[in-house]
Amino acid sequence: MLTFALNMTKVEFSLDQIDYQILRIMQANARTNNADIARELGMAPSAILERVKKLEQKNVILKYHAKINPAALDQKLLSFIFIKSNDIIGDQKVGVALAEIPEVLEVHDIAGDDGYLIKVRTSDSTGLVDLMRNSLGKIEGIISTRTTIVLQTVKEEQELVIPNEK
Amino acid sequence: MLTFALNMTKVEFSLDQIDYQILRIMQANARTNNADIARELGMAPSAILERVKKLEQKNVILKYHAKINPAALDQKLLSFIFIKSNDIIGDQKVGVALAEIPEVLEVHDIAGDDGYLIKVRTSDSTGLVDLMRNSLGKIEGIISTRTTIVLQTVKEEQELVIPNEK
DNA sequence: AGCATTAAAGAATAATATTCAAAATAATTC
DNA sequence: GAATTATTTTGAATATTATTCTTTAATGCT
Repeated sequence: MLTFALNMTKVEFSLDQIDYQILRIMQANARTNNADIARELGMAPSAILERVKKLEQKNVILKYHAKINPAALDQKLLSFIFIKSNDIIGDQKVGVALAEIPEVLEVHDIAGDDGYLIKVRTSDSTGLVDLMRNSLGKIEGIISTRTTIVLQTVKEEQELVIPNEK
Repeated sequence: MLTFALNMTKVEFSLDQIDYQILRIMQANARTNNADIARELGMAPSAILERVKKLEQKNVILKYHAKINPAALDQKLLSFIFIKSNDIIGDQKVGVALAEIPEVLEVHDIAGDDGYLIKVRTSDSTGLVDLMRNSLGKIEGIISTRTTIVLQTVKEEQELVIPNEK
């Protein structure tokens, strides 16, 4: 039994091999239906349903997401920006403000630099400049920024490595 | 009508407001069923099904993914690593090799530095060191690395900004 | 071993997915 | 701008799946 803290909420769980298999299937295709999972695992659909519900309740499965082609929505420019802030340790004013910007997909508090690394998607470089001027520019406590433009993405997934049958 | 290139494959599409609404719903919860979407949009389920299929075929929807709590799989350490390589322009040997490592979730070819920015999840710092030694260490063409450890993640999503009703 | 708890199976019902022909819309052509 | 063609949507019928609930099996605990 493992115990850990997530966003102020205590969460408990213990996962077995069947759970791992379910997670593996769902991670690969979140629209796989219960009946198919049940068939694949040789179990009753009702049993799978139970387990999936539990995985959701236990915050093991956090959400189901449709990955959309950024180009289809004209968001072709991906950038990473290092942001140096004057946030005090423990505080996260700048981080929270950054997280509120829709184009900012990720905000990570990083070690060493009193700063954040953020991931941003905009239509193009103009959109990026606008964002930096209009959104970042309005946040109090940002000392400096360093922008890294992505030329091409070779891989972009969130599939976690799921432990193998031991 | 927009045309763009994706992974060597030409893709064409034109999205209307209904498509945007479907994408909005699916992005928020990829398990929303056709019937519900149909009800929400006041259309027949069969019509929604048609559109979703088309969005998949047109590579607008790339995949359906279950987001799993990294802590539940004991992958609590997130890091970003800058990798300087001797890849020639256009070539991507190092990038492709990096992409083959399961713990490497993202590989971005970045401007300016002849290098890549990768995103890595491991259980802990030991796992990270192992990965650098065993996986990165075996890749030909890596000149140097600079690792950034994430202390805390404030936001981590992939929800794209979907254009509003005009 | 016996009691308690949890998970799985199985059957029955409700709901959804999917298919397809017909009607409606939109787009194109002359 | 009327006619034609192509594309979408609807609506109904059928196949599949989701969901609930009871029974049975498995597991854990003292």
